[in-house]
Amino acid sequence: MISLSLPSPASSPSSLKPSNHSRHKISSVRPPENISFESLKNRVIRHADVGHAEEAISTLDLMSRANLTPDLTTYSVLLKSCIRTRNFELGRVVHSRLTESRLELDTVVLNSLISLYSKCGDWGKAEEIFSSMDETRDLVSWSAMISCYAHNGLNLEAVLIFFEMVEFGEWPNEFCFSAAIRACSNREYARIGLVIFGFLMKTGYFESDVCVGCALIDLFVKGFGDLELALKVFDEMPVKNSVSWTLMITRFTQMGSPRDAIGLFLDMIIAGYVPDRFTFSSCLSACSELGLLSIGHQLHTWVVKTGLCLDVCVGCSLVDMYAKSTVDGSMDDSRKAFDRMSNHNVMSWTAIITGYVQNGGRDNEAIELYCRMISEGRVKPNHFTFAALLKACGNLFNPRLGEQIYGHAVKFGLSPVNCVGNSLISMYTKSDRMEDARKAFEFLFEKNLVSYNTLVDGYARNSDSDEAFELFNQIENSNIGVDAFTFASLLSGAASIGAVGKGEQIHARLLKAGFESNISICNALISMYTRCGNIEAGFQVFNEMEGRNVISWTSIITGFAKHGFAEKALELFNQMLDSSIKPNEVTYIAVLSACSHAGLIDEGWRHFDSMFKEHRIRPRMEHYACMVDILGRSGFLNKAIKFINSMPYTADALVWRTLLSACRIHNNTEIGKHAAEMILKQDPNDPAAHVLLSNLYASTGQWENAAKIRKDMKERSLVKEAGCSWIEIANKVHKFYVGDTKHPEAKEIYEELDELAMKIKEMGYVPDTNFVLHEVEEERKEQYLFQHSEKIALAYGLISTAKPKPIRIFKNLRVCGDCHTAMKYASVATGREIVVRDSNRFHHIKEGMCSCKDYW
DNA sequence: GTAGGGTTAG
Repeated sequence: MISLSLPSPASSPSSLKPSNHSRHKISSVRPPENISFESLKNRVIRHADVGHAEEAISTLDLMSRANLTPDLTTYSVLLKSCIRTRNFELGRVVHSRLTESRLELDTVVLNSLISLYSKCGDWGKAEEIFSSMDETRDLVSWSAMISCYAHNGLNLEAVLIFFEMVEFGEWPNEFCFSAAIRACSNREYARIGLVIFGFLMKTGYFESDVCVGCALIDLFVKGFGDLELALKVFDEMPVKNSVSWTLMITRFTQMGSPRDAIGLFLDMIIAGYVPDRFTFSSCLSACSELGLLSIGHQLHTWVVKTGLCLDVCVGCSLVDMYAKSTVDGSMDDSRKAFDRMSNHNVMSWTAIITGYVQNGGRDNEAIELYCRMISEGRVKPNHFTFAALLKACGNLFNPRLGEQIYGHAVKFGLSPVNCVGNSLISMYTKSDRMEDARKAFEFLFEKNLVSYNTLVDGYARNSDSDEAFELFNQIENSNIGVDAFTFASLLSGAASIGAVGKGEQIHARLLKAGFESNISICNALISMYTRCGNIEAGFQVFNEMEGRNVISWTSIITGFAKHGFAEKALELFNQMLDSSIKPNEVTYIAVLSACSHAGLIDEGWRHFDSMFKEHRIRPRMEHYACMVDILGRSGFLNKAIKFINSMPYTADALVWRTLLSACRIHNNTEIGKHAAEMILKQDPNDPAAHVLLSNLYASTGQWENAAKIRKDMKERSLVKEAGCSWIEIANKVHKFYVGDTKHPEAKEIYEELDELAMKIKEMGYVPDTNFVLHEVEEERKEQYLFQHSEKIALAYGLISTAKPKPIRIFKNLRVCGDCHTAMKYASVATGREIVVRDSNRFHHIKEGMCSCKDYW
């Protein structure tokens, strides 16, 4: 973890601050007598053209000192150059010099000024100049102003001034049309866009002007989401150029048709148009989207040949493509592409930072790069940068670092930007800091659907379904609207606490809202039903789906694996391969855990070997842990140790914890002790290791050692996650802790429990006091056993539900061995089916048998 | 003097 000393953005080099050109020293050197007005004027222009702002201004001042007063043309040319080179700071200086010069500004200069302020985002200033013009404004002034509004997101203003102009008696030209249509290229104003489209068709501009065609393409894509119509416009455009081709390619990629985008690119090349930096950039994004690194490589070679790889825009796409690729080592290729770029802007920095964050577990490197970016001080971060950084802090479970970074966002004035605030909320929810998340939510400048969804997801993730639903009701009653994300979050919330009733309610509501064919939602439904214990319903959703992706398959395979139907899980895995769906890392975790739950050692090895050989998926720590589990559960503890020592990386706590659990099942204190020591070496405060080790000693009767560990835990003030079980009755979740008497029906519950104890003892049940983890007398031990939370939940289930409904119990930790035995007897004694979901898997207990075959 | 194409939080 990084102990952060973030460079302070305030102490960064002055280039981050707006520099004040009026402070620049005026050269005290007098110009030689013989230098002419023309040569100085040309020098100003030359400096401006190559972006030497300070020199241009110095020369301008030199002219004044030599009594060669610059004329309006000098200013005008300089201004245009500033706009062309996007040197807005210099443009502002030129404007102030113009004002000081008391020259009378003509329409051309004023139009340039409107354009200058439009482009640097100062639309108020542009508006001011436009208003001051009155009779002198011409068609260019109007179109500059329309486009200024459109460019700055003031769509309504753009539309209004367009019609105002028409009313004023001006006939719009192609510039006005394309700007006005651009202002309508969104869901809100799309219909007005159609009106303008109708007007446009009375002119000849659609046929003659490429820009107008491009604006129309975007009207249909962004305004109506209709790629087909956009393509029709494109096809009917009599004049095309590289920009219009590139626009179409880009929109296809963005609208989720990267394959068509690549096809269009080939058409473009065949038609003889020359691709430029934007074209390559877009095609590289399409490859990234498709996961087609082979074409990406070819494009990479091409841009290297043309020299375009040095361009920031192309470089960004290369960085992004390699970062998003799942091919081994491609993140390093991404970094190489970044390092090779000749200069960087916010986008390239953000692309590489985002790459490290999204490409699994390199969040620290993302933070380090940000530090470098800030200390170099040439480029200012933007809201995208902060969104990525806050996500990194969330992944690192380091909200304190996130707060420091958020402090930077505040200093850069980016804290009111929606996605920065939303990222902050998300970061807090990942570290279970729901109160801080709520505060950040309330503090938001503007709450949008993402803000709500993030918080809903946070509550759901933290098993607070009441808050999640409360918020959901708020969303439903507002005009924010719900989307697939909202439903998916709620479903995963219901899944995590096993609230199938709530899950069914959401299912009904999403059907009503028309989300039933959304693939992500269906995947969430599969996962909700299977995690809530209803594997049949999950399988039904899976079977009824139209298009299934790798997540759908993985969800159902995981479902069957967790329910102990290993054969079915593996059968589905084979079906998945047959339907040419490529498995991913998660799929293999499901497959290997299926083998583990069913004790299929050979099959496990076979899949473990084939994941890299056949699918180029390098086993992660989790996969090694699955193999350790397979070996350990089957009692091959020495083989498991050997396997751990042969791993290509140092085993982490997860692997050792897996081995430790196996040692507990097979009562092997020697290896267990070693495993626990290895865990504590890496994480001395790991409460789970302490507990497991103490349990191990307790279960083999080494009470002294067990007590020592407990004492050590107390001294370190480690808190073990309290064991608890819950059950959903009539859409309400009832939660029980050990010996819990807080429930309003506690009396009835304990009476039922006593009766059940008697019944099953008569049937031959013998309490297994090895599972009592305190050193007390035998008789007390039995009492303790009957206060376990899962037994209390079972008793409550028995008195509040009737046959033939199965009783579904959920437990946050693994189910206790004695409870497991007791439940098998209870299933016979009561004739009820009992389903228990523990932290690891499902147990379907029926007629005295459990689906786990007592192997878990 | 006015117009078009690339990163996006859950």
